[in-house]
Amino acid sequence: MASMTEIGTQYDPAATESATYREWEEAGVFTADLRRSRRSGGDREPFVIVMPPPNVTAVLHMGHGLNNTVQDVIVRWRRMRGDEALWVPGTDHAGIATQNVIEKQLASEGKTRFDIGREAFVARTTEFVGETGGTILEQLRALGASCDWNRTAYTLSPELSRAVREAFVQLYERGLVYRGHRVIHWCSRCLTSLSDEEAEHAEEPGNLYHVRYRVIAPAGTTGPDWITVATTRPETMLGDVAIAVHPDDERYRTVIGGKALLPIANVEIPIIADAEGVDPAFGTGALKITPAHDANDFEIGRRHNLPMPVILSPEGRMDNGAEADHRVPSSLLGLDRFEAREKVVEMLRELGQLEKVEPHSHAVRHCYRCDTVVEPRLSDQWFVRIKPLAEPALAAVRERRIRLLPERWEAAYINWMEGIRDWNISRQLWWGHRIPVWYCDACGEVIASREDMESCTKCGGPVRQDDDVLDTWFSSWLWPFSTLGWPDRTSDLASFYPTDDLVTAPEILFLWVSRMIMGGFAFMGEAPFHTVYLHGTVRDLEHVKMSKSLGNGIDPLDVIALYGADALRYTVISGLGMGADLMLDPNDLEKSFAPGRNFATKLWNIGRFLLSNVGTGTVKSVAALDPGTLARTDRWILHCLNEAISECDAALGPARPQGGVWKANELRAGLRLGEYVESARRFVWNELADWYVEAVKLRLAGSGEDREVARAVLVHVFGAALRLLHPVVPFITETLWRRLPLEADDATPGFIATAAWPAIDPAHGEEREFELVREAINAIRQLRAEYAISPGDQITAQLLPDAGGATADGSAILIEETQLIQRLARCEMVKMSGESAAAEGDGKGALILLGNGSRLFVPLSGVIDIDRECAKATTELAKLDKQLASLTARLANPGFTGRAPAEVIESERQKEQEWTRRRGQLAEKVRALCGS
RNA sequence: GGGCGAGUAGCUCAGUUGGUUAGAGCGCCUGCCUUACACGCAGGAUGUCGGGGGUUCGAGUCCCUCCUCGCCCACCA
Repeated sequence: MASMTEIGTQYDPAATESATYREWEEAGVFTADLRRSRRSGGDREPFVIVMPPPNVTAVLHMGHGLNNTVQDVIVRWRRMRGDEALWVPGTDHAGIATQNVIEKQLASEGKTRFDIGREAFVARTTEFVGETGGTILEQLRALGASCDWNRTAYTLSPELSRAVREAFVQLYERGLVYRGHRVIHWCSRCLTSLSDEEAEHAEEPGNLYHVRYRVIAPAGTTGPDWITVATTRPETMLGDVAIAVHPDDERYRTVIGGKALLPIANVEIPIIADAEGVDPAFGTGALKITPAHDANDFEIGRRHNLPMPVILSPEGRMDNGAEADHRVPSSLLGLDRFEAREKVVEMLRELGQLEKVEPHSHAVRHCYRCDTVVEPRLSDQWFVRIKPLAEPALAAVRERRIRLLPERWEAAYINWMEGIRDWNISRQLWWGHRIPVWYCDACGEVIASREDMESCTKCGGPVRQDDDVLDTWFSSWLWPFSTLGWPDRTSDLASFYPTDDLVTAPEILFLWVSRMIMGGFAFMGEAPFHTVYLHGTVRDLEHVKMSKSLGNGIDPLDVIALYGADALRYTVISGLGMGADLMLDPNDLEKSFAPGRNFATKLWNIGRFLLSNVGTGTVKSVAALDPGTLARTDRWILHCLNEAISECDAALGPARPQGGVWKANELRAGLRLGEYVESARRFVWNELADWYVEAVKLRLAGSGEDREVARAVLVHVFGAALRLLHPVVPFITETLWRRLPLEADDATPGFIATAAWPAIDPAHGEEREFELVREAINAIRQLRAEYAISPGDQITAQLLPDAGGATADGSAILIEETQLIQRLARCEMVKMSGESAAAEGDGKGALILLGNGSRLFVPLSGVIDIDRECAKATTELAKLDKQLASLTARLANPGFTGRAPAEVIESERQKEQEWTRRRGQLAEKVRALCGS
């Protein structure tokens, strides 16, 4: 126990945070004990979050800061609520991203990955990851993340690699994974295929080129000599194998069945009719068919059994690939596709076959890792047959076993799930889980295997493993259970699966979250979590997403060094609307993070006050105090605490659905972290510090029983406040907690991180009388400021006797609170007895109506502008009159009373009563001020 | 092209089922170094609640429409 003299005048986060974190870690505060989980016979509900694994090469940025702060707040809250809380940390090997990092290194050495070969490349990457990987996990500690580091996972670890193989082979055995030959998205920079979700759309200006093809009419028919097609990618025409028109299109009826001459390549191609793939209203109504380089054309090509020449190399250069023969002339061979586009257009123009070029804005897909324009390309890939997996995932959201917050994402999820297409999971990369399939060249056997294969199981011949690796998301979709030991039926898996909340950004809803839900059902038969919380994106003041490459980023470690982790966390959480983006100013850290630091300082100073005035001696427990000894301010702050707890609980919401299905009234409740923090902040600052601490000063300076009561209440209330705030500002609350004097019957200090969440004490009900005092003081402060009464001048305020007041004996308040009021407002309140009536005295002063109907009179002869007060009150009264009149009219209208539901009418009547009462008060005020 | 969200004080945002004088933080103005706190205290100013129309006694809130931004989805070449 530190003595009060040891607490510095200034809170220094840099000096305490890392030490505090070490203590937590060493004490095992974050380590979940599976034996305590109810699922394995323990007495606690498990509460589990798996961290969205950052890329193993990542360094902490504000996006991580936001994501992990949100998770930590939730986990710390549940830990204090008595759950067996587990937050599983880890990293993702991040196939393409990490491979790109190493390839860049190689490029700076003038090499490519092919120069050093696969084995050396993988070895080098492994080494790099081993040395620098996981930096981010270390950085998360600075943020205060209360992860169970004993369970740190890595998608490419031996354990998780086993899970990946198991998943692949299981799906293979169930007929849900297959080898497909079709057009996929190809990144010519990364040299790999991509899934639909990895090829991102971007609207871009481009051109629509109208190209004329000479028609070779069927024998004995007449018709147009030319047929014009429109294309945005003219270079692909070299891969054309047909021209398709709609069968009902009158313009082209006669040429169907004929042929056209493909310019440049000089190949004859058929003119075919296809109702499904051709929209007669677009362009010219004639569509060039390039099956190897367009997904739609591929389908048409397949329907019509057309050849599929490949005319682009993997690098995106013009090339005579499979089936291409000599279509690409030597003048174009090897040209980049965009150069080739220019060149082809030029050639067509020279041939006189470029009819026109018109600007055309269209969506172009880009590689999500390197932003290169992706090319549709015919190739052999592994696919997951996804529809059967999507069904339970769709049902789970529809049936409210899984909720998405904010709600609007549910529609997007359902929409995506309904239109889902097979998932391309093979990547032509080297960094990742190699596909566990072996081929026997001798007998053609294909074997998917959990174990490495040496020879063919059928013919005993040599086998070779598939060269490709799996999509990085094929390992991360297993994350909620692979991190818990699956496929082994471990105790961790039994105790902690399914998990609870999944916290991430909407960008990876389809790439990751949706697939995890499918994976959960596919391999565990159960949803992986019941809540998906999608927070916003961190942006700068121009609403541009923060990123290192744009130079508008904020380094969380800088913020932590300057303001402390608590300040960072407070800032991130306090402004956080559900699903809203977080705007921060990278050029003005002070503006963004000072409020968090200031709040920490406020807490610190309350602590300093408490320690120097309460002392470190044990205090009585509030529960053990005789209720009769509590002062009005004590009762008031204890009630405020109840309110604060209730508001925090309501904002944080239910932790889990009862019975596995979200009830309608709880479906959208909770996880409003911004509201939770605001409630706690208001309590500490505006109620505890601004009023209670002020009120308690003189009592603490005194002696005797009342001092003991004040000590007990202050310690109790501040301790509860620290606990309420701990999830957001864990470091400073822990630091203050351990210095707090103990309450008598709570002799087990321990960490605040594992202290019990405050509970409402119904013994402390509403305290209206102190509210009255606050109102009176506020009114006097306003007068003082408004009339520029100097602090030295005393104001005499008089509470008028008032039969209608809710306080039976108004004078009692004044006697008790006089000193407080003197401190706060520097005025004197004089008890008025019934016989005196100052308002009717010289009549010069302010009459203030208090909430309970009492009246406060402040004589201010010669100072107060009675006319102005009178005008204000009169206006107010007129407005209320008008409103009251319309309400009364409404209640008298049979058209309303006859139709409206009974409870509506009842509430309107109550409103009328309330307003009538208020009108009476106002009228009295007007009489007093205006003198009529 | 389809869908969704947002537009409230200079900035970032709250505003529950329509109803007293539309709120908070930061910023701004005024006065205070009141022995927990100037990273503070007290007080204050600032809003045609995106535009227009409608329902209603009454609309920031409900309906229609338009405008502006943002996001998601999409095989019109």
